[in-house]
Amino acid sequence: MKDILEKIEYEIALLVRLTTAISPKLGELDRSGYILLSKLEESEPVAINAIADELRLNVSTASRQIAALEAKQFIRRSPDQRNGRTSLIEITPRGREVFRNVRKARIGAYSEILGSWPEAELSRLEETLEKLNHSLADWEKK
Amino acid sequence: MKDILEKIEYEIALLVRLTTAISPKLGELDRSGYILLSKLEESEPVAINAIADELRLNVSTASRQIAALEAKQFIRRSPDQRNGRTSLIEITPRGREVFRNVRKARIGAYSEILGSWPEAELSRLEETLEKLNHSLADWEKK
DNA sequence: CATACAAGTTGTATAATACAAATTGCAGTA
DNA sequence: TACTGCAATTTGTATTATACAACTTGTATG
Repeated sequence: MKDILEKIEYEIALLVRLTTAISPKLGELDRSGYILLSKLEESEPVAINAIADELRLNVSTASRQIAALEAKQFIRRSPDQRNGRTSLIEITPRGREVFRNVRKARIGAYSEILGSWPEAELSRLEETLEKLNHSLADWEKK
Repeated sequence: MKDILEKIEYEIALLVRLTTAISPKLGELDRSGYILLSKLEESEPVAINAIADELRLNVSTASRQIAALEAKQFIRRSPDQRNGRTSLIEITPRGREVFRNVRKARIGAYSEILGSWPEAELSRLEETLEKLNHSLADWEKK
């Protein structure tokens, strides 16, 4: 059991390294912007606060990343009526377009990487990763 | 099928983010040094070259990381008889000790994170991650 | 309304990384 | 054997991702 965890721990560290090695090829978006947009793409306008929380980012980091995306006009802010300190962040059509293009490219890469996997294995991978992320997210909230 | 890949792609991006958020807690070793030592811990003395290759690091990056580990005396170099340009990198006893302590802490974290998983699921996770890493490593060699 | 708390921004620092140029050694060929 | 090109590494420089601490401004409550 200890051995399994040891192996998992190692494989995760390695996975992070290997995926980092391939992800620079993101084109107009950098890695941090990409994950942010992928959250924003599916959500209602939200406060920076909430974004930082979901991605376990320090608020200052989230603030800068959002500012960078705003400068490129991939997101925009609108004032939050209920709270003068907050603005609500929302992806722009341009942001959505760029995001989708990058995603398409990334999916293309993964379809090569995983090309030889039978579909059942892919499903397993998907489920397992999702579950792992949930466990990670829960833990960090502690 | 496209949908599965899309999901996988997203989950991997998220996984990278979430694990990055927890990994600063590495103590005496930083993230990059940790993965390097984990390779060296199990290998014969190797050239920087080979390390960079295995981890898909730019050689210059590997060179710096090795230099940092050397400064802390976690690795040492010995000349390669067959090649004057190369030295062979090897983990030191001190390096091994520090590595194992950090690893123990990390395994501890993962045992909390994955505490609720039945053992069968853990095995699945391990296998799946290993396979994914192999596919990634193969692809990048292209 | 005064004080404490919340949300966000900005100053500063660090880690991880890549690319390009420079150095030094090796190996094959004219 | 001297020359030329390739291999292995290091160092200069730049960029991205990130955190922590200090500051500003708004909100809410005793």
